[in-house]
Amino acid sequence: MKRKRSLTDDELEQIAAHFRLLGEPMRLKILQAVCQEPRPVNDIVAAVGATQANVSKHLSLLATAGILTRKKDGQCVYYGLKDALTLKLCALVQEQLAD
Amino acid sequence: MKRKRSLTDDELEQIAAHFRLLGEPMRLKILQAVCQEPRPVNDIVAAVGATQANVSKHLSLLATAGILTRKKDGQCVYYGLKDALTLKLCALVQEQLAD
DNA sequence: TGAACATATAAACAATCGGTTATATGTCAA
DNA sequence: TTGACATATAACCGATTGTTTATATGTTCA
Repeated sequence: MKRKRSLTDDELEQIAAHFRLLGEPMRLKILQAVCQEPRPVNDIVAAVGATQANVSKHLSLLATAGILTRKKDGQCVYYGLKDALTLKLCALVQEQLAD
Repeated sequence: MKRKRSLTDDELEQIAAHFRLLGEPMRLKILQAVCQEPRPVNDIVAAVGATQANVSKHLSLLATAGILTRKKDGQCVYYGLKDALTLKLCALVQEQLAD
C-alpha cells in the first residue's frame, strides 16, 4: 500500500469545488440529459423542465469547470459530456446508496 | 453497451446530497485526517485546525450520511472511514484535475 | 432590414449552510 | 461529589448560491 502525501489546502478546495458542482440535482439532471450525445440548449431545457436562463447558467458553470464540452453550430449550441468520469462518479455513489 | 434507465428525481437528490457533503474543503480535510485509521475527535480537531464545535458538526453530518463510522470508547469517540469509496472518489477527481 | 429564434447575462431575492460563541451532556479521576 | 476533560448541541450571523424576471447578444430567414 503506497502511502500518499496529504493534499494541500488548494488541492482540497479544487476537489471540493468539483464535488460542489455535482451537488445539485438540477445539474445532475442536466448531465443525465446529455450523457448519450451532445444536445442543444433548447433540448436540454425541455428535458429537465427548468427555465432557459437557469439551464444556461448551469451549463455555463459545468462547461467552465471542464465537465461539459461546448460546440456552437449556427444558432444552436451543443453541450455534451467531456469524458466518462462524471458518469462513473455518479454510478459509484448511486451504487453505495443502494446498500 | 447497456442502456441505463434514467434516475428518478429522488435518486438524483440523494446522489446530489452525497456530493454536497464532499463539496466542502474542511470536510475533505477531516476525511483525510481519518483515512488511515479511526481517530478521536480531539485528534481530528488538532489535525485540521478548526473549532471543536465546527469539527463535531461536520463529523456528525458525515457519520449520519454513512460516510464515517462512529465508535465510542470511554469518553473518547472515534471516527473512521466507513469504506474506501470516498477516497476513491477523491482520487478520481484529483486525477482529472491534474490534466 | 426586420422579425423570429437560440442563447447568454444581469439584477434581485430567498434559502441554504459553514463558522462562531456559548452551553449542555456525559465520563473519568481524585 | 467535585472538578477536569471530551464531545455534542443550540442559537445566531454572514456569505454563498439556486432560481426567477427581464433584457441583451447573436443568428437565420423572409
